[in-house]
Amino acid sequence: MNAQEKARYEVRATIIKAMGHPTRLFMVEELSKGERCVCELTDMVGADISTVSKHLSVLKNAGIVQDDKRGSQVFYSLLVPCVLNFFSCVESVLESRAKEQAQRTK
Amino acid sequence: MNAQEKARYEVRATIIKAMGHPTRLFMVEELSKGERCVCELTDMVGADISTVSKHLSVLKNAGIVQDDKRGSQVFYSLLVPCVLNFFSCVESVLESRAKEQAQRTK
DNA sequence: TCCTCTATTGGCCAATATGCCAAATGGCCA
DNA sequence: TGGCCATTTGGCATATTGGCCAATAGAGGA
Repeated sequence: MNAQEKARYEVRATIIKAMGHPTRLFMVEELSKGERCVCELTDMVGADISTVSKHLSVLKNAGIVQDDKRGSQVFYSLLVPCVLNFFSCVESVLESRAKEQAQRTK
Repeated sequence: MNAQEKARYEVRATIIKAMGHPTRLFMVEELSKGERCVCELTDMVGADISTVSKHLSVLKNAGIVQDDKRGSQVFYSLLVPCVLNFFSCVESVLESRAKEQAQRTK
């Protein structure tokens, strides 16, 4: 891997890494149902609002969500819905693991 | 999010996180072409073999790849090919970003 | 058996990531 | 303007990751 290739993989890894956190995963799933303001997500997540805000900025910097300031509230929405495909693939991985487990128990 | 839900998202995040590193992303792409031994991947990546081995164990623990010891070598192969879909989605995100950039430059 | 080759594991340090609190920012209304 | 509300940003402590070297383990040949 030369420097150029490495940079290529780094950019891509950053986007995937943005999805690789439980809270952010939850928020993306929630945003798939429609836009939500920071306060709504904060209530659902149950963490400090500053923590939620930072998670959202990670997703925003990755280019996965966008924000829309309306009045004193900020609404976030999903920009690239294909990230939802991650969920089904993750389920496949879990199924595959379960089968492996079953095999070993036999 | 209660404790059970949180655990659910944590398991899933771990799988995605395993994909969220440039070296591991590269290796998964390489493994999509067929099995590779640790030494081959080490040559391609250009890092210490212990580093590569640890990255592979992250992917293995996530359930994304499997290993097969044959003689003195260990061959890794992709267990759940749907992770390759991540790549196309990442490209979508990058395209979406590029459009956004173009908009702003207008 | 001894040596070599491949790979994994342990140890250590530097760099990142997380999460909270506190402070700052921006909007809105009295 | 003053104050409140929603959000972001800064700062800090702690936890996790990533990478190298050294040590260890296992296979196979001399």
